Amino acid sequence: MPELPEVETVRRGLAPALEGHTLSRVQMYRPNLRFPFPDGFGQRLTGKTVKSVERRAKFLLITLDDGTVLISHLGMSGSFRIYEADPPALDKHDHVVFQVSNGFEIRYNDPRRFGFMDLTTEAEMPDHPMLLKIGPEPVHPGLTGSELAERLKNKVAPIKAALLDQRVIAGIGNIYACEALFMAGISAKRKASTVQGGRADKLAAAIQEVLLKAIEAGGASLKDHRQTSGELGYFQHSFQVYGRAGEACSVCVPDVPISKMTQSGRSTFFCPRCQR
DNA sequence: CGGCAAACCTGCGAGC
DNA sequence: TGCTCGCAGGTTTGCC
Repeated sequence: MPELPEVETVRRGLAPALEGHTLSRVQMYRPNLRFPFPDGFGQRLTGKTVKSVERRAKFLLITLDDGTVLISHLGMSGSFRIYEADPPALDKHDHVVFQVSNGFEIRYNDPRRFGFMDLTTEAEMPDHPMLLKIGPEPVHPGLTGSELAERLKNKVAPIKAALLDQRVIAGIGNIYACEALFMAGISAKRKASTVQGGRADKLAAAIQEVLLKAIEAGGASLKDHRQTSGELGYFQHSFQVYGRAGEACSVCVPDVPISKMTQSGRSTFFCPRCQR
C-alpha cells in the first residue's frame, strides 16, 4: 500500500487511539511477517503506555513510556484497522492484534507480509539499520529546491530511481515519484544530476504539493490502503499519470496519451510531451 | 559505486 | 468455470 501520505494517514488514525493508553494485550498469529518478530515482542509491549505515534519516511514509530519503540513498516499491503467495539471475526491476514486499555482493538493485516515490526529504544532508534541512512523528510519541514539539487548533484541514476531511493529523500514511492515528475515537467529518464536550479525548485515544490494533497485526501486507495477507520482514501482520483496509460494528458490534452515504461523493474507513467 | 533482476508473498484481473 | 500469466503502493541482496 503505502507511501508517505498513506503512512501519515495511518499515523493520524492510530495516534488518538493509542496515545496515553495502555497496551493490555498483544497477540501475534504467526511467528513472522517479512522478518521474525523480535524475542519477547508481546511481553515487551504489554502493560506499557503509548507516549507517541510518529512517522519517519514510511515507518511508524510507536514510543512507549519505558522508552521502548515499536518500529512498523507496512510493506506493500500492510494496514492497521481500529475497532472501537464489536470486532468482526479474525481475517486470515490479521497477523497482530493489540488490545488497548480504552477498549479499542487494533489489528495489523498484511496479505503479502512484506511489512515488518521490530523493537528498539528511544536511545538506539536513530541508529536502527532501517532508519540510519534515510534522507530528509520532504514535508515538515519543507524540502527546498537547493537542498534537493545538492542531494542529486552526484547521482548518475535516472531521476525516477533517485526519487525512489530512500537515502536521497524519505517517503516517496512509485506513485508519487511519477506524479511529482509529471507536475514538474521532468522526464523520469533524465539523469538525476542534471536536475538543478529551476528544475530542482520545480520538482521540490511538486513533491511537496502532491504529498500534502494526498495526505489531505486520506491517501490513495488502490486495493489495500484504507484509513484506520476502514474508510477509503480518495487521492487515487487525483492521479494525473499513475495508472492512466492510454488516457489523454490533462495538460497537453488533445492527442498525446499518457505512456507507460519500465524503469528498474517498476512501471513509470508519464506524458512524453510534457516531461523533458 | 551503479544498475538491474530476483527474491520475499498473496490476490486479482485479463485472457484463453 | 477455471487455469495461467502478469502485475501490484517496498526493500534488500546478489550479480555483472
